[in-house]
Amino acid sequence: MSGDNPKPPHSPESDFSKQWPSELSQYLNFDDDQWSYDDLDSFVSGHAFSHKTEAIEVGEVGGSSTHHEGSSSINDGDEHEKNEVKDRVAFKTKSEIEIMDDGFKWRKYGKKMVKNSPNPRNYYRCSVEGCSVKKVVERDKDDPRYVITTYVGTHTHPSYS
DNA sequence: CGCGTTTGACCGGCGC
DNA sequence: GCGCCGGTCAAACGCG
Repeated sequence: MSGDNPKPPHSPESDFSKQWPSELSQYLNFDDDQWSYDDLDSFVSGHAFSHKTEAIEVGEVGGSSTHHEGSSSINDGDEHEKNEVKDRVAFKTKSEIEIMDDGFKWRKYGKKMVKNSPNPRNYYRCSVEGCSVKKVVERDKDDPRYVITTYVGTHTHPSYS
């Protein structure tokens, strides 16, 4: 099949990404019919449930001013650029389950309950050595039937069947 | 037997 | 200075 193209949601390019501010509410709602279900098909392959993924959000690149804007007082001549290069991509998926196989193996490394949400937040990490990609999954507090999956980082290991 | 999963505790940062 | 929040790691257990 076409060459196993797991095609993770984290595209190498963040075209629209650099345009978005660094807020955690930039979930774009695409239409259910305009999304490429081809890729999703691989996801669903093996899972019998109706889930629609239509939301993309990207954070900043190597920026630490994402916490709260406001005082980004840049002291003259004192610019510390941290090149962590962490791509942040958030997907809002309509599904009852939050764990879907996107073609990679994930190992849960923590569960936390955020105060702003009655639902717990799940932290996942790539099981592949050398791959420091992280994934955060949380249920929407406004729409429990929706799940927000945030991918942080980029995979460095070859495609895994 | 291996590892994936689970819960708790711990730490750091920042706010007040 | 202390409190709060979020995030990560560690140990243990269960399951495959």
